[in-house]
Amino acid sequence: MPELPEVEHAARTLRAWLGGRTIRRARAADTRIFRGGSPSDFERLLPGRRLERVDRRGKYLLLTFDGDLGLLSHLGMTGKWVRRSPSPLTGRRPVPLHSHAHLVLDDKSALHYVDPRLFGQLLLVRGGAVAELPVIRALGPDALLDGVDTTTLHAALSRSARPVKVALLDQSVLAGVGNIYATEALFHAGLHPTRPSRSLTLEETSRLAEGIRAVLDRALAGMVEEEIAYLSLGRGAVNRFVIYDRIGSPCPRCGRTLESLVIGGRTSAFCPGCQR
DNA sequence: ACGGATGTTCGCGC
DNA sequence: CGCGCGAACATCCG
Repeated sequence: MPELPEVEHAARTLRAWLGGRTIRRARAADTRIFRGGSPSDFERLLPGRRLERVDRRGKYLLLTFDGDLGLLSHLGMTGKWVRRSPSPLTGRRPVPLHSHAHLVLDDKSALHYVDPRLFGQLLLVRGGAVAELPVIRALGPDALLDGVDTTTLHAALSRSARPVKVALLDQSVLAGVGNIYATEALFHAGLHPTRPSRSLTLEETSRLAEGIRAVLDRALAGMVEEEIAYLSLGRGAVNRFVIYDRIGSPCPRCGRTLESLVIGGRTSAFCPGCQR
């Protein structure tokens, strides 16, 4: 479920793994992940390159290498980047299940793009900034980099009568929010997910903006904490969600049973007492 | 045992 | 043009 916080975390991890490294080898299977490009370009153009920067825009990862080469990476629903280092005993690097492409670096590590459902995307961009691609230009303000501005959000929401939940998932309105954090933010703001987006007052939009900031910040902090807990204690993930994934349980605020609705084809949890 | 739900984006049809 | 729906695919759950 990679939404903004998970993709931001992936960007930071890739920076640490790739920073200052040179790519020795690149391999890719012919899958639909390369839609709009080809796996042979991936294998041919990446070796010898050094990473210049990793950026994130909404849910997209933008990698820039020397020599004017870029790589756009979208994780879809189930994509992730994982690192494999050679075993000190055998010198072999285990290949993770569902790895569809990988880069071997000059420190002998391999970075695998793993994606069981193949909903993600990898696209090489030659001779131009990845950030100038139409899919990136079409994104609205990034919820973390640009912040969530009440006036801007109110203007974007006022352009349509769609349910506010659907509008929040529209990446041209605000980039980075997905089903989980939209659900959480609406609960935080006390707004019913079916409310026509243009019916929100400035005051309600302000609460929503605050809700989005709060749930994204909390998720990001939670991931850092979890990583520390995992590394030092070997502890796994915990459920960080207040509403999402708790349908049928009592609302943590008012105690009423949390309900769900399908809005825009997506399951949406909400509290019938707290969200109006 | 199998139908239904799952995160995201895109394209089609109304 | 805006909106809604289904497709892309694998896995998990009841």
